[in-house]
Amino acid sequence: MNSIADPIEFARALSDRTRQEIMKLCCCEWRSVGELADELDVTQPTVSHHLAFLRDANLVHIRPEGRKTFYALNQDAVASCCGVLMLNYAPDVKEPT
Amino acid sequence: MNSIADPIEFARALSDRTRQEIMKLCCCEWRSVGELADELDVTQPTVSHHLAFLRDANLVHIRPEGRKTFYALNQDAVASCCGVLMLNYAPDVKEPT
DNA sequence: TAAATATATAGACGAGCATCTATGAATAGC
DNA sequence: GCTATTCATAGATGCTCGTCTATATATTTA
Repeated sequence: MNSIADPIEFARALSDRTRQEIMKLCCCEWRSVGELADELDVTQPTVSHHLAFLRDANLVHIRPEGRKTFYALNQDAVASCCGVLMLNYAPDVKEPT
Repeated sequence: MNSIADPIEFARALSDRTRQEIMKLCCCEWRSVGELADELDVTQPTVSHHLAFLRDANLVHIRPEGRKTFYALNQDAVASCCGVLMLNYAPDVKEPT
């Protein structure tokens, strides 16, 4: 169901501070675009731009509701991508980290 | 001993294809700069540039030996950073992934 | 239908970055 | 000591990207 985890696209999604802050804000609850913009000292179009990036990378869930659109982090995708990174770049490390 | 894992610097290090290829090549064995440049269709200065980036991010081990300098991936740092990402962005995911 | 609200999109601008060529610095071998 | 080899650094260039303002699109409400 999920697209195949691409380690480079995943890393690019995480390589910006604003995007990581967005991810943190919508990690465990649904957030509207306006809420995110309010808490993130950037404009609403900037937030929309980053959300589009995260959406293309399959890193957020989307739920339109009336005029608002709610986003929530796709934790499973994050876990999957981290798993790929571990397999690629930490194959000899024994759990736990 | 290790510097604190910064998720943004870690992601930026992984956000370039050439750097990920370098990481893969020196993941499990020591590689000289020249070896990496030969296998990576980029010039030697470009490889040195990326290795400097990875070194600043504490993602590679270094071993000068005569005229050559060997690099090996710091798998522990990768695992540590992935652990931070999992804690931040996949706190509700149950193992195994 | 008109107005207000919420989000997405388009275009512009400046900073950062990946790459190259040229060159400097360090080491090994003759 | 001189030459060849290996790597790092400096500077230039073109492209990508993060952010903004302005505007379009969609939805709710009066």
